[in-house]
Amino acid sequence: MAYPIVGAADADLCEQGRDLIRDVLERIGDKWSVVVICQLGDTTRRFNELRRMSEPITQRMLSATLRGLERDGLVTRTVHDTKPPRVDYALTPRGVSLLEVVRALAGWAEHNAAGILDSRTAFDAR
Amino acid sequence: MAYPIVGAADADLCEQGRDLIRDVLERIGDKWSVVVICQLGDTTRRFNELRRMSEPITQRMLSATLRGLERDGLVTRTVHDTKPPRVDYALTPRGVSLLEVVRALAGWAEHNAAGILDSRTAFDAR
DNA sequence: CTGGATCCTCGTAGATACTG
DNA sequence: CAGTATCTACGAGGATCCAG
Repeated sequence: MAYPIVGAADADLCEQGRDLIRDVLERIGDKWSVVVICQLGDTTRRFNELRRMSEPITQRMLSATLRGLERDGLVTRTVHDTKPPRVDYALTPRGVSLLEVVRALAGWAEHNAAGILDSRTAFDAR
Repeated sequence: MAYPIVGAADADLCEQGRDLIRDVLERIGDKWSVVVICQLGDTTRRFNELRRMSEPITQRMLSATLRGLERDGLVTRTVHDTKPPRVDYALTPRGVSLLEVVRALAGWAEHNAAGILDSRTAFDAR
């Protein structure tokens, strides 16, 4: 099932959902969550794999980001008792659904990036 | 026209669009932009009107938020030379399109809020 | 390899007071 | 009414070292 995009009737969904929206934005609004979610979009990844793909993220922030995502049930963390140790991360179904919303965001960004940049330069020219 | 939500083919849209997504998130990821955009969703508003509706925002932050949104071509600022002075803010078409994306986000939040809270308490119970 | 612990810096937002 | 100016506090995030 898809999520309502326009929802003409629920103009007050924003009004009611202020805290809700803030929660989501605080979840994905930090510096690295979206990046990590995107990297996990298609497949399972290991820690240092994510680290390289998400450069220039620091170890500390990748660790913290993954822990936060795991806490919210957006990614799974699987420890393999091998030597050397190996930990796999992957998106949960909920994480996948968030990824779709993020893709909608990316689509909007793509459509409007040029226009926004134009507006900025025009605005700054004063 | 709607924006692609799923986009099975463009799995790398996230990969390419990292900076793009970050731009959007920096735009709406701050504490007040989404709130203001929602309040402007249906109609034109004046400064102190927005101020009251967006409590507990401070004058400074409302001013800064509106300036940022205006800079990106998301809201218009109309000064009326009356006495006392009066300034009207309203969404541009681009701002309306962003509002729709924000509503999609709100929808996701609504659908998943309970599950996320459950995950958190379960995670914290360890 | 996969992290945890510590220290430190730098930006952002709040409080407050003032202006056209 | 519609802002600006200044000062301060707080917290996210980077650097670095250490551990299982």
